[in-house]
Amino acid sequence: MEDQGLSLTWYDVLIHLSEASESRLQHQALAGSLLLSRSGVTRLVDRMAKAGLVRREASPEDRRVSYVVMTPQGRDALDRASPGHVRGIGQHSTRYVDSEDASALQKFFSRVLQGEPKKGRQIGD
Amino acid sequence: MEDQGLSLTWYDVLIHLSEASESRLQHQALAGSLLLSRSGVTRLVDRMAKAGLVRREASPEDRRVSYVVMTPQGRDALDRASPGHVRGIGQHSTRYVDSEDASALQKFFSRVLQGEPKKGRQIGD
DNA sequence: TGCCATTAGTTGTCTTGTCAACTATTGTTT
DNA sequence: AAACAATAGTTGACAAGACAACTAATGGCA
Repeated sequence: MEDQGLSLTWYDVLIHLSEASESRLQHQALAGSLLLSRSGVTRLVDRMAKAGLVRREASPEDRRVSYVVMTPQGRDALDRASPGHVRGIGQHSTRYVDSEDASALQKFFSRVLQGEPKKGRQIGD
Repeated sequence: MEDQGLSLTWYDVLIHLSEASESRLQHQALAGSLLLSRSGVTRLVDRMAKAGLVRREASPEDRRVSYVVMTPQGRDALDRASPGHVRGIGQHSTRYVDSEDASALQKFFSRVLQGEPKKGRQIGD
């Protein structure tokens, strides 16, 4: 589960950073993506910065915000962890899913994530 | 979410106790149902006992085991919380689910819970 | 019978997260 | 411009759980 000493949360942070433009994100954005509170992100970034995977960078425009930037070591860690991670997903998660399940789940979760309720009568009504 | 000061976890404990014969369960059984570690259960029961919702009871047959028993106050708390809880589920969870989703999810999760992998080729293969 | 492995529960220590209160900065209104 | 509200992030105090090491009791077996 935790290849190369990278917890799932840390992996998630690095993935989000790698997908962000210039490999950097505001705390706020991270909090949103990771479903964490602002203080949770502060502490998470503290730990990852201490481990050297990430670095804080002040914003020149707004001196309240500080960006989280992936360091080269962070990039390395992500690259090293990815194969094992993907393999893990293949071995464990998909053991219980077939394509039919997958599309049903995908349909369901994307609706939940988008906060887009169904119209009309629902189960609980 | 937390009616009558009853967290979801506490509610869950009370539900399991109410479904158990004689309203009592071993720590071990609770740990299994709640997906908690043994120490987690110890502490959870500590807190609930302190709140008066639950009580420990030594087993006469095996002096290692201690049962967790629902107190009358625990029963009251459960009765008071249930309507709001069920209403909450109706209002929130089902807002995103229709019957088709529900059966797909049910099918999927029951397979996962039973640890019954699919036969043959899977997505990750 | 005596020893050893197993099992139930507890405890110390640590991790990770929350909330509320705080500081610093920025935006808005009059 | 001055005052007030809103926003970004940090911090203190706390909650809840995990893991490993521990105690006590039980069961199996030579």
